[in-house]
Amino acid sequence: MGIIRKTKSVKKILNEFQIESKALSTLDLIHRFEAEFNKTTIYRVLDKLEDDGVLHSFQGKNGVKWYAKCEDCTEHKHSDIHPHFQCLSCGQTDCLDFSIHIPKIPNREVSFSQFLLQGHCENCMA
Amino acid sequence: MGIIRKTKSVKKILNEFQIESKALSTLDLIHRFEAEFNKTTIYRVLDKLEDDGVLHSFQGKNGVKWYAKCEDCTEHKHSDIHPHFQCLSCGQTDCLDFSIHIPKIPNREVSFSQFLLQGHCENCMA
DNA sequence: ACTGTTAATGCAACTGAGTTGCAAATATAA
DNA sequence: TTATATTTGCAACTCAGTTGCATTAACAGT
Repeated sequence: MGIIRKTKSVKKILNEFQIESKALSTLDLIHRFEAEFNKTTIYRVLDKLEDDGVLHSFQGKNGVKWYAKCEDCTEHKHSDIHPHFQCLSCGQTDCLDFSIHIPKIPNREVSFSQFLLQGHCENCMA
Repeated sequence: MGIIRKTKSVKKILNEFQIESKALSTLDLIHRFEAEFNKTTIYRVLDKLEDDGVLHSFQGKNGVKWYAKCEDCTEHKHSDIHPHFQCLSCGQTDCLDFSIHIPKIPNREVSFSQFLLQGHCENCMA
């Protein structure tokens, strides 16, 4: 499918990713727009933006779904991935711009990968 | 906390991990024992076995929680991890016994990491 | 083996994320 | 401006996971 119409919700949601260069969780977005948009709309818009390749998603801590606008997503295929980092103190989550090479695994065919690093960001380091 | 008593449920659940060397999801275990144990019990036993270091957990596809008995878990600390593999056809999920080195990231302190590979296992490869 | 203590269990009710169907609203092409 | 097809809001629903509490069962001490 994909985004067909530039509706208010699409524009506003995309704007959130524009002004912050980090990842945003579904729940965070639902909360930010709870006065303005129904949660169903948020789920649907995020789904479509991902289908369109505008956003990509990944699982954070506790299986929570995060979205980020990532410029170089199409490059990262097969055995190269870009990892994500989630701060365990403040929760800030973002893409890391290096890639990790996955060694060939005998008798397995790897098509996707997810790499989540958890720890403390610059602000939250002791 | 941790396991204090060797109850029927603890023994039976551990046995499942003994006879299969792969990972099992919470839902799979709840289903396997639905006639025998309450789901609350399954959740609690798995929690405790993880606290005890007998099992370790990780997030699979769609944020589903998986558990596996992993012999060498304590070795894998800081910047070395062992990845997990999930087959997108049959769903079989297990630990991979190699480790991936995580490059130092400036201004971030990494304490945990999760690495999930998805693709096709030996049986499901075209 | 028996008993008392305390952890473990089952149950029912609850929470909260995510989904679905449908009627109303709105973006866009003509 | 209008027609039409997409998008939205709403309400109801599903389902994984949690909680409180009364009952059951493991096990240490005798």
